Amino acid sequence: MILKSQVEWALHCCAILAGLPEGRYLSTKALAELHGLPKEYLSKALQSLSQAALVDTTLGPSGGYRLARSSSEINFLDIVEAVEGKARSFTCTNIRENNPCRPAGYCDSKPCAVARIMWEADEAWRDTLRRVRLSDLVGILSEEVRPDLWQSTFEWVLKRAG
Amino acid sequence: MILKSQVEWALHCCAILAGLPEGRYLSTKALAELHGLPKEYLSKALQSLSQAALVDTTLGPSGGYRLARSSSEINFLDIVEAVEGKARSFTCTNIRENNPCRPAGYCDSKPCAVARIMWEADEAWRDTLRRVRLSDLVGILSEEVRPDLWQSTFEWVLKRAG
DNA sequence: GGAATTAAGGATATAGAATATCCGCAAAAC
DNA sequence: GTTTTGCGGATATTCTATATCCTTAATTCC
Repeated sequence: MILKSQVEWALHCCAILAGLPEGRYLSTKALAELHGLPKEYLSKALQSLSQAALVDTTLGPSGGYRLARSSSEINFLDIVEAVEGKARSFTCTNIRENNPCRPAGYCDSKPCAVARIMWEADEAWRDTLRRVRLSDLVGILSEEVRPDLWQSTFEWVLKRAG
Repeated sequence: MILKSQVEWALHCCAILAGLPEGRYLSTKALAELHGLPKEYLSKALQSLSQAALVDTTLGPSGGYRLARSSSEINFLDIVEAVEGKARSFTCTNIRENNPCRPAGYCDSKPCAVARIMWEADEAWRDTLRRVRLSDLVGILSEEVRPDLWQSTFEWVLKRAG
């Protein structure tokens, strides 16, 4: 059970977009260079963010991506689900129905108990991600990343933002 | 991010083994028939449980599997990790190191903040699973499964348990 | 208007993991 | 000694993640 690497990419890209000044865009090319990622493939992850309406896009030179709403109104689950999908990590195939002792026409009143427990854990995972806002990440980074790197990165981005 | 179907199989098999009388064993063949699963492949899942020391095995006719400890001393995480592995669902590839603005020899004091948050969610998932004991599942099933099916299944198992 | 740049989406290729089967071995039961 | 069992290795198949390429339409700038 491993998340796609695109999830990591999307989270880092959103953290960068969160630092963009109002109304400016950053291109796939710039985001790929900044993170050392394959441009074409990263583009797919960004398209997922776009389809989930987490980012706005614009075409042409000086085009690219920006957040569709403020970084305090976007949480980790939004981003993770945009890339990874909303399907639960545990899928119940109802193997209890294969029990040879089952009377014909036996009808279960509830979903399988095993599945319900696994889904509960899945919800706990989602709850944790839902509670962390993108702005929280930016806050942590701004404290932890050494000021010189923080600032030079910001300048690097601004130079390329349309 | 999808768990292997073997996780579902292992959980259901453990629930059955939990109902086995002291000192008796149930074979892969019986467990596969009961759940309508491919015997050879289910065997791999049971081997994982055995390697994790969750079950004891014995060879020969009347051989098979039984729980290595009581069902109240085995939790869901034990079983899930035995089959799925203990690796975290989010793997950090440290793409922050690819930042072209990084001074040579820059050294991070902590793991990436993105990873730490993702790992926190992973821990919440594991915590939930850790809190559910196998005996809890058996308790739920004994209340929910219709008594006639519950009993006939129990008899079916006993007839095949060595 | 024309050239360059961009996101979007479709088609395709590659790598690796999940799923599944088969075989030979050693231990235990009878 | 025969049968049954778990175990491990080898192999095949299917599916997903990863990755690249190409076309199209929108936008910017000259």
